[in-house]
Amino acid sequence: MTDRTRQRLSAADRRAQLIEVGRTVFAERGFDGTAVEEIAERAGISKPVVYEHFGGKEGLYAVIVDREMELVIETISSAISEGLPRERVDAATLAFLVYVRDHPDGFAILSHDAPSNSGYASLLAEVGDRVGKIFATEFKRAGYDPKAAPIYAQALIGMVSFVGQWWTDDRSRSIEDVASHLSALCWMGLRHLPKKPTKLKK
Amino acid sequence: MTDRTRQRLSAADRRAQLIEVGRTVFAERGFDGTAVEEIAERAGISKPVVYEHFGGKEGLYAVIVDREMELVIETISSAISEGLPRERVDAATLAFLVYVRDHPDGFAILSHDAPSNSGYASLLAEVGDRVGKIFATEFKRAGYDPKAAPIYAQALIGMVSFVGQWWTDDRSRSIEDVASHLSALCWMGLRHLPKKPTKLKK
DNA sequence: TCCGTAACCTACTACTCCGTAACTTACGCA
DNA sequence: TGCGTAAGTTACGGAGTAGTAGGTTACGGA
Repeated sequence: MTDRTRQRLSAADRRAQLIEVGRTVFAERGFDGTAVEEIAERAGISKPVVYEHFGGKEGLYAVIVDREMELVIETISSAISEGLPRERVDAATLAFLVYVRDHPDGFAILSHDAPSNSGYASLLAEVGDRVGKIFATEFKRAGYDPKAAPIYAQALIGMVSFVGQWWTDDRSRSIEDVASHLSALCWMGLRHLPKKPTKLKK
Repeated sequence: MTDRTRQRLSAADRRAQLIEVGRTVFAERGFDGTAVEEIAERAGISKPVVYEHFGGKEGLYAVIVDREMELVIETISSAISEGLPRERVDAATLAFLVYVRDHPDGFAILSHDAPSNSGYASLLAEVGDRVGKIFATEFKRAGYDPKAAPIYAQALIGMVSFVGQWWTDDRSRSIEDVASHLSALCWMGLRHLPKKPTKLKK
């Protein structure tokens, strides 16, 4: 993997490569199941190099998680930042599923269990937390109880991420199809579920 | 734990005790993080006894998971088995949250990652699978595309379980309160969200 | 062309933990 | 009361792996 006659890389390049390789391996095996040795091997180097750059297994993991978290939050935030409410729901749902499709490794890491000392049971719970804060502002403006915002944020993140995981293992349906069903459920609820959800534009 | 002067137990009693102790430890530490030794220690016996009864770590885990899975499926199934559609949604939501409250260890096990060889990324995905089959039948009867049923089943399970996990760490709101918000979201959608969801009758 | 340093390696320590072999103890039945 | 067997124990093999000590190589500037 990126092994052209055991080329020496600059510190910055090696660091970037290790982050990428690490993301792949952590996604495949989870934190506990990953051996630092394997990351090193796949990067075409030996173990101490990893320790040189990141201090240890958790150091590398932390960097990877942090980057991925920012990416997701940014993706969701920008999707719900403008438009009519219904459009925001559509956009956010589709954006999240697109993230799942285009960054399967990062999504796997966020979905899987975090190492026990990290404070959060699931990394996605923190995403829900951050989205909850955004919701609270909107709720206040719309006259709803902002205290209830976290419930809805967690609910929607849980819904979309769970379906995303399911879709990862069974891609028989198109991403737009899944997204339109999901946002129909979010917006109209089971009560007014359309027989055939309207296709989303884009 | 259940250690009254190192009492000898019958095979059946010891087995039952180990299942209970194992559930606690697996919930606390996850599958990988759990040492068979610790289960034995907490049960007041030595390691080989566990191997005697369950063949190994995975054997015990399998029994625990299987029992918990059946319990959840049964809980959900019976909650959605009768009543008006809206009532079914209410009942299922509340029932699931009550399960989360009353069986925190079992819920933790179902939520956490399964050992990689188990075929399912998350045990809850299998719950979603089973609920999806039930939904498909209902969908067909109501004139909806039964192919879409899995999406909705995964979505609802994901939503409720994710909120359940969140609620486990922050119990400042009553279970009925959370349930009523959730089922309002499921049923009416964000579009017709009531300012104050109606309290569910017990 | 020579050398300082950044990049990298080999080889190890120290530990955890699954699973098993071989042995011991106590309960209850004839 | 003595003994057969179920219940339980100690002690170890062996695999895997985080992290480190100390040495080696090659790139690039003077």
